[in-house]
Amino acid sequence: MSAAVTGGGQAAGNAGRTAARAPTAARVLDAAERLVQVRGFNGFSYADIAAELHIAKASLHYHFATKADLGEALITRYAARFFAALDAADTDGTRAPVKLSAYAKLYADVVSQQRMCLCGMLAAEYPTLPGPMQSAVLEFFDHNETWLQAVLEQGRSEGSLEFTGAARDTARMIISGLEGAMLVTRPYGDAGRFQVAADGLLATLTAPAG
Amino acid sequence: MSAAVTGGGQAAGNAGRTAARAPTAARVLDAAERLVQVRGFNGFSYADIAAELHIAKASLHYHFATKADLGEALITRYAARFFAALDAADTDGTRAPVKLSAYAKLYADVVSQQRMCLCGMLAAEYPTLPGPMQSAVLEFFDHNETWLQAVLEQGRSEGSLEFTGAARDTARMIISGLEGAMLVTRPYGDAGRFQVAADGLLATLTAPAG
DNA sequence: GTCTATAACGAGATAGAC
DNA sequence: GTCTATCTCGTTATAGAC
Repeated sequence: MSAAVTGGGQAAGNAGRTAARAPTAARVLDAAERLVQVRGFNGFSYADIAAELHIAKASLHYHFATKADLGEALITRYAARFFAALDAADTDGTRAPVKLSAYAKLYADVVSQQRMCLCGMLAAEYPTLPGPMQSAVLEFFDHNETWLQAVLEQGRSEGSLEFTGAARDTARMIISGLEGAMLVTRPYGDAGRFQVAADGLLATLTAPAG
Repeated sequence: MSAAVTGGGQAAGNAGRTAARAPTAARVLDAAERLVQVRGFNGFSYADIAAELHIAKASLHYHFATKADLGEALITRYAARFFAALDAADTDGTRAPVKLSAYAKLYADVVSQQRMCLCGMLAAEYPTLPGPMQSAVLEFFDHNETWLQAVLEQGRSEGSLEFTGAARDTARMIISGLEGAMLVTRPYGDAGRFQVAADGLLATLTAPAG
């Protein structure tokens, strides 16, 4: 499932195509996504994308009229890919701790590429973003929270997870913990740092009997 | 102690002075600090500071020749203030959970101003920063880790804290959890969200007997 | 769809007067 | 220390040919 989230021109429907042969709009999104995750929305320009794709800056505006439009499209595609991966992890009969591990793995895959979560990065830049991008970022986190809350309640019911207080609050702690671990560990360029933090976080929720 | 970290022209040695009467360099740092914490290092310009202070852009270059110089000075001052507050919390006889609460309060004060931690913000922008700023950011986190590690070991010794594994790893989890909670909750503009996450995080470390 | 050319603006930075 | 004026470059975006 990690490949689906990692993306980059190898989406499910386009398996086998190289990024160079993908439609231009998709290649623009791939390049822009990486740039935002590495440098931030305010840290890249159309010139960076044009150079990477060997096309003219003006051509980019044909596909995404404004940078705000491009930003919206980035979040939409990223969220769709992310939530598709969550759906895939929601197989009937899967126990909650396994789902949580799958969730953490989505983050770990991003870290392994030396990137930030797209929406974590945009959260840092939040006050500078166009309104539609702001709304889309909040939607992403809200959806994450809803999914995690359901998993936590399942885990509590089946006895596989133990935590104090509301599932919603614990869901928020998990999101914060994973996003924060990405944020703080990326400058060190050491994926192991993230993994220890993520494992430790989930360990505090796992019931003694597993 | 929170006032010492909040800063903004009311440093210990200048109590009573208004920001407007403070030396220009300090006022520049105050304005720039807020701008970085709200908008990011790549999200503000000398023009923003000049407008806020009602001085010419060129005057700023007299105090800080380049934006990179300004950035370095920002981290240096912020770290000094932050670590001074940690020292103040290190009174002999203070129990570890109290120290941890004081630590979390430093973060809560930043959140209450609708800002990000300066170095948390710079961590997001890390790949775009000048080398000296990158080093200073890492130093900030390393110092935090060292302080927390000592507190955690004290807590384990005196029986006031319980956690699994190395104190260093738990220290990293605390930093990640608090930074992540700031990152994710700030877009919601609800300080209560941060507080719940911070309290929940520290609760997982507190020994049943307190 | 992609290009060249250019507009219109803002960025960081410098020169030199006061 | 602060100012005005200016430089150079990068930014988003548009016009119009191909």
